Amino acid sequence: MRPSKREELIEKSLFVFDQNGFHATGMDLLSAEIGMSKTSIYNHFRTKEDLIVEVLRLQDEQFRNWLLRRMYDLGTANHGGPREQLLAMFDALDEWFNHDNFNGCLFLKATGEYSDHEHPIHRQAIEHAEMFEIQLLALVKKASLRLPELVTRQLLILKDGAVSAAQVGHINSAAKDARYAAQCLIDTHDTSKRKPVQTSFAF
Amino acid sequence: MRPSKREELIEKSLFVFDQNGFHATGMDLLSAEIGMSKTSIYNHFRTKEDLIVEVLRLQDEQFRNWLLRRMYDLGTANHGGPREQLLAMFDALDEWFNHDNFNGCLFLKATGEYSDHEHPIHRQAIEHAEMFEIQLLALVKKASLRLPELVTRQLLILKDGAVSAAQVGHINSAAKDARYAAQCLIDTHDTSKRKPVQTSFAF
DNA sequence: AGCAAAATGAACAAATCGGTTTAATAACTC
DNA sequence: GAGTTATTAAACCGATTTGTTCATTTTGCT
Repeated sequence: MRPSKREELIEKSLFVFDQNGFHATGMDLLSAEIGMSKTSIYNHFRTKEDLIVEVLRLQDEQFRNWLLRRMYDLGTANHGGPREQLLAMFDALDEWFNHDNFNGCLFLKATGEYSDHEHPIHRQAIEHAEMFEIQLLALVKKASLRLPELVTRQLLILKDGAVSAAQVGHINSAAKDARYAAQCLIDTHDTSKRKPVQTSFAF
Repeated sequence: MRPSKREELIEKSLFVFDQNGFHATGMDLLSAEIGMSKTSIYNHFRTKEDLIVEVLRLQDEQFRNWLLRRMYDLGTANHGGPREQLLAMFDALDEWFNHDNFNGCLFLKATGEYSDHEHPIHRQAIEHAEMFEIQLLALVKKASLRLPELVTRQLLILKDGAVSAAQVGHINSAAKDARYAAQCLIDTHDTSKRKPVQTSFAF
């Protein structure tokens, strides 16, 4: 059929939900905001929750595509390798944080508003986190770091923490602060360098 | 007057809002959940938002008190100093994460649901973050670390990131992962140790 | 016991919620 | 250009939203 209208609906809904929150955004407001009749919306989606799930699916795809692409572009600029790409994640985040429409992580907000772990919206958010972890782990392994799973989870913590800090704390050195921390972690686990800080752990 | 009833109302509301979210919790449900008539609730608070602000104020006080106290108790157990107290933050977080009622950070959820930066609820969440940063900075300074402001912000990022990871990612090594990362950061900024960061290739 | 304050349940109001219906219009296909 | 399909605005539905009113009961104080 014609995917453009439906895709446009999801895309615009993504923006409104991101700015206003899920429960706080009524379907009448949404309809007015995205310039599409409520009848049409409900012609494309059975329920509001179905729409939200699709919104999260789109955001999952868009966000991972954007971030990984940006990591690659920024990281390989000066003949950088996997290590530079990992660090470039925080440069990309910095761009995001300083964007006008930055309003925190949509997935985190989704789990906050739909706290039931079995709720489709909640599960969609978890799925996003899992898929990004897989992709990040692949890059960490390319960087030849010790304990790649641990480092991956730590980098994810730094990323999520930076997002939270940027959302709640007006001041924004969050991305840079996280970058320094990541540098420290990566150096510590670099196999081409000496210095394992302390006794290893089994993971 | 008699503070116990009002305090009890705030305390129970805190639990319900934490589990259900703010917009998703109607006043009728709240009334039923905390076992107090709606009339009485509105006798104590003019609006729902006023109640939420007070809930966040209580959570601010309770959370900071609990975390700092727990950091002190756990950190000074084996004759530990400020450094051990800082690391103990993540042990305390681990306890929190594994608690039955853990449902993420209430302040983050508040900023997510009330995204207007000037909204009293949003401001209350920001205020909490600022106050905890001040207290953590004091402890970091006692630990005699280089660049104490930076390290403080980085520890906060690790904390918030661990909370996010524990909320969205079911699996919970978040607190431990963040602890190792913090250890790495603290060691790197320890004035009593040599700096192992850059090209220290000494075998 | 007696009095005043506090708490209650239930009904009520006005607005909004998610979602449906309908009749008319716009747009694409053959 | 005819016919199908998609889209529209607006009215409508019952349930729920925040918040109020009021008459009754419970409570705390002396």
